[in-house]
Amino acid sequence: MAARKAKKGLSERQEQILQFIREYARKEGRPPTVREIGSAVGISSTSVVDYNLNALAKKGYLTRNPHVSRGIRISEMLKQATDLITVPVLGIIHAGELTPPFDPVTVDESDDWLELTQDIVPQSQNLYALRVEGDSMIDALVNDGDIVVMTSNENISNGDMVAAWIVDREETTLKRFYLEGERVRLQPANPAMAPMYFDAHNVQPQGKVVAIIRQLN
Amino acid sequence: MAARKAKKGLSERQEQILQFIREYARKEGRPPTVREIGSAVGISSTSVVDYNLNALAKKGYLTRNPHVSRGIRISEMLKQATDLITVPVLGIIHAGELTPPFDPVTVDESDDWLELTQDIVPQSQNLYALRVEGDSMIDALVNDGDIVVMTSNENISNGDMVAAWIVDREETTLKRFYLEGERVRLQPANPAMAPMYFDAHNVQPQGKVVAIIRQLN
DNA sequence: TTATACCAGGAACATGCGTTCTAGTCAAGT
DNA sequence: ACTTGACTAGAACGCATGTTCCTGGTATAA
Repeated sequence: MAARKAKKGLSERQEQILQFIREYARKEGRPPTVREIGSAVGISSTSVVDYNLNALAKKGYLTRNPHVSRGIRISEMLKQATDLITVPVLGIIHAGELTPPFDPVTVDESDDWLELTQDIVPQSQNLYALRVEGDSMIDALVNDGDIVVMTSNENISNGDMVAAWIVDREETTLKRFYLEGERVRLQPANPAMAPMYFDAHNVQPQGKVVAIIRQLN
Repeated sequence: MAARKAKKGLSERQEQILQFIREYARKEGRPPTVREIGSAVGISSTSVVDYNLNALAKKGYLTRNPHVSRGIRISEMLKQATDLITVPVLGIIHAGELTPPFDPVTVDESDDWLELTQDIVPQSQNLYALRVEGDSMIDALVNDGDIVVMTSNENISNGDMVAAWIVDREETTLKRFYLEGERVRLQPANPAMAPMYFDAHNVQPQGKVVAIIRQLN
């Protein structure tokens, strides 16, 4: 067993304890008890575990919640707890169809959910996702099978990437949106492609795109 | 207070309990106790909470771990527990340069990390990410600023999207990879574009692309 | 009515579990 | 040699916590 490189002032035992808490919490969905830690790392006495937990707490590796069972919390996980964002996948986005509406009331019933982190989407409210079907959005650098994450009620400003319904063409398109007086300029993401111009009330923005995710395989 | 619409066979109370457990677990990093649940939803008796918890367990909304403090686990969270994946961002990917090497030893020192979920990347080992710089990968439907998540040591098979170094051109490209006898076919993601053929030892796959993430704004 | 689920409350029990107390070992510093 | 600090051990204390028992209410069906 290769000795684990000791991190900043952690004894072998403390290293083990920390590692065990991490694994246990991940696997069981709850922190371990003092005694569970003890038997896992081979300490018969709860006071020794207690001692080491306090040491770890003082060094900032975890937080203890006094007089609370399983009141241990690993510092790294503090962030993670607020990090996860669950987004409903409301349907597909397709050139020939309107995007499904975002309705906060019915969203709960969605049976398709996606978990994202704040590293991917900045906010967490009023998000929903759509799966791209077909090759029709390649000029937006969006492929068949991609997932677009959208936000609904945000007011759209110039330069935002939006999903827009072009009324007279009866099609949905993903473009950057610029309102220029009476007309709207829709700019493809691909810089090699020319912008398109429409009458302002011919363009109905359906939502603002905040992220696009493509999974290979 | 609008009465919450009861889901499949859940009483008002059970709905409340479920909701409370969810919130508590997310905020505190551990499941609540029976008594904490009781006082949160206004039940003075632990047996009533116990009764409802068992009812919820029977309906599959949660799992109980007998004789274990805070031994409640919401079914939806079973997945979440193993869900978070932290990926190092090792540098940029640029047509004119080799991609940074993936070295498991030095990766720990990376100061740029990305947290993803298993909904985005299937596995969790040997992953790293690169930021795309420049417009040179538009034929792979990859834009300036995108993030590509790659896996290193996986053996590459035909049809995989890879980052490949073309030796005589001295450039990196993202394409689907097909080894066809002595030559390699590199197929752009954009179906409108023609494949390219190279001598097999003129193509050095640097890694397999598992996901592409684009953040707008 | 009776029977049967389902739901609720109060109290008590046994164990779980964090904490504390006492005591010991070992290495480094003076 | 003496002290000091870091670490370990065993045992005991007392509240926390899951569980169980007993009781009673309400609705539905026979």
